[in-house]
Amino acid sequence: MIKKTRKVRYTKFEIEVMDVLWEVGGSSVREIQEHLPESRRPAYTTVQTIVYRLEEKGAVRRVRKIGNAHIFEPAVSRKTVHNRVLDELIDMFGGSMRPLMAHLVESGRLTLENLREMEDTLTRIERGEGKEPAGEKGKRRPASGK
Amino acid sequence: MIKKTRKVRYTKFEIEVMDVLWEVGGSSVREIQEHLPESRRPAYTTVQTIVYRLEEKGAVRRVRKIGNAHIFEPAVSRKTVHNRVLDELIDMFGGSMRPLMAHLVESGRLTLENLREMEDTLTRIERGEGKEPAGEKGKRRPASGK
DNA sequence: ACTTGCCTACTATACTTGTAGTAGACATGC
DNA sequence: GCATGTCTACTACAAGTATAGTAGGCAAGT
Repeated sequence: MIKKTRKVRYTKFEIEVMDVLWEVGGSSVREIQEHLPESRRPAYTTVQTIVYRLEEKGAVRRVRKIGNAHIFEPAVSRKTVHNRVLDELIDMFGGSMRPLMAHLVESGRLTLENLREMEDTLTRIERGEGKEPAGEKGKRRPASGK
Repeated sequence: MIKKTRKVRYTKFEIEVMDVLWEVGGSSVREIQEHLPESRRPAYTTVQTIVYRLEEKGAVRRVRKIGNAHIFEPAVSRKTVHNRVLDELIDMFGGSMRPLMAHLVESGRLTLENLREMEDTLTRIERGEGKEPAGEKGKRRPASGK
């Protein structure tokens, strides 16, 4: 089963809109607009246009209506979108992770702490403990696990 | 001295052209075109247009002429450009490195080896040894190191 | 001096993105 | 049932990007 992901690109603004949907869940255009930070809140119809375009790109879908307003829902996961934009970036860095990583380190964006922390996480995952059970932190899965 | 970096954006194609200039150094449009991989070699005038646009963006400059052909040279470093595109990406990931890093780890793009390697590099840099003297790999700086 | 061919500068077109206006449909309060 | 206001669907437009064509200049060979 090949995922027919015809190279859709996402812009910053589109992702901001998706962020609202990922956080809040199904929303009307009005709700989306109201969830955008005041500092960055375009006209209602501007948001509408972006939502429509996201729909064309297959990133959101209309799930139902409330009154005469459509309710939109994400049709792709945040992870999928992040993967897409990351792929674009990696391309710009020569096509592989290495130059990107090198740049991150050299530019001082990655500190030793960052690295150690990630290493921890990874080690834990590889040990089969899966990643932190998002949500209540500190919550350790009771060993009883089926 | 504030760097007047008025938010210039770079596209993949523009970076490909810059890559040629960073590698090869001053080149004419023709030379740039010929250095692009055959698989991705647009018409001469297409390359020319991109170079002109890069010039407007202040990323390249004409340094001299050979015959009636202009020779272009990078006016910004690869690092600067990489920083710019990375900033854009980080924005899309919510504005900080953390979500980006988390994604890299979770998506399996960053392996333990990658991390350890980077950690090594960083440790060395912090120890004041500067970064790997790029070039012959495997070449270990003789322990004599001052 | 002429021809030939490459190069420049400009123009063109189609698509994407950010931004928003408008006309008409439709629900809701009275 | 009518007025009011919201929402949709469509249209518009400027900037940016990918792509390339064209006219005329200039240099090099003959």
